[in-house]
Amino acid sequence: MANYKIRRHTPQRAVILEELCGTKEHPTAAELFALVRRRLPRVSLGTIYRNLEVLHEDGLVRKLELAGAETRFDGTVTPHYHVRCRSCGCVRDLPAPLHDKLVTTPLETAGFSIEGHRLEFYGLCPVCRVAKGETPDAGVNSH
Amino acid sequence: MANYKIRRHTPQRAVILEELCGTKEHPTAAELFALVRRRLPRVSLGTIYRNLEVLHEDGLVRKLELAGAETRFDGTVTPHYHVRCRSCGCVRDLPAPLHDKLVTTPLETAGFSIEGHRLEFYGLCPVCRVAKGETPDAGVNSH
DNA sequence: GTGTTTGCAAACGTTTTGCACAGGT
DNA sequence: ACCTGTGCAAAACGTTTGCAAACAC
Repeated sequence: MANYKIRRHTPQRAVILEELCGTKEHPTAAELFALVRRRLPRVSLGTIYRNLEVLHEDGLVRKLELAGAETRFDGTVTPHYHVRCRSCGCVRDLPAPLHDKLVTTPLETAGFSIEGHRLEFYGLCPVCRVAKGETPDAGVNSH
Repeated sequence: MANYKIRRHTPQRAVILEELCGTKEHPTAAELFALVRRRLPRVSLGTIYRNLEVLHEDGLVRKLELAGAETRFDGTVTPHYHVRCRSCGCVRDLPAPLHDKLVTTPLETAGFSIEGHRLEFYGLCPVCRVAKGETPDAGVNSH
């Protein structure tokens, strides 16, 4: 609402979005920097950050501010949750259906108006499970 | 399991824990530093960080790594969720009951073993609601 | 031509670390 | 006496910003 901003078309911005949409890895700004640099060797890290911010403002990119880690970025903006591996730090999409508002809105709000929530899961990714000798079974609450 | 560590009793550690348990404000390390300094003027910020880490390891302190903000600390270790104000950044406890495992464990886990989740709410705190002219009504999803 | 965007480098805020010394046990 | 914990300062880390030049429109 009431926020039209002129955006110029720059190769930097285009390549950043292309690279982000071309991976499922939820890269950090630094990882994206490395990817983009292969195609635009003179790009700077500041440009990556500035464009990610712009793309996020325009709703083309999702920002994943996960607990206790660098911000990661997601080219898929449709709502879904994430799992993070506590061992290697990788982040994956969860294909499971979202929990609806009834479930994720607290009954008591301490006087706040609740606008939304962030839900994030953590555990061990398939690779780290094997590395730690866990049986790759059903995968839910195996401890 | 197999992790006994000798902890010495120091006034710094004691005061840090006392101050943290004596407030409901979920202070940052810097805020705690200011509080502790009033009683121990020569304490250093590094000591605050080191002790918060130790206290967290020992299960006496909870670390709140909220999305896109500095880490805050909570002297209450019993499980509960938090709300953060998107305007002033303050953090409050939610007295509402926790959602149980059924609700917060995804059906599909992408091969991960899920060990837990983090759920955090955001919105406007009572003070900021008034400042923005919101009617202080029931308080749920008022937009 | 105008105003956005870039590359570069410096600054920033939070957290961690190296080190010699103090102090708990 | 041992070795953890402290204060101090510097470094590390991810991110933001100031600036002049480059470029899109």
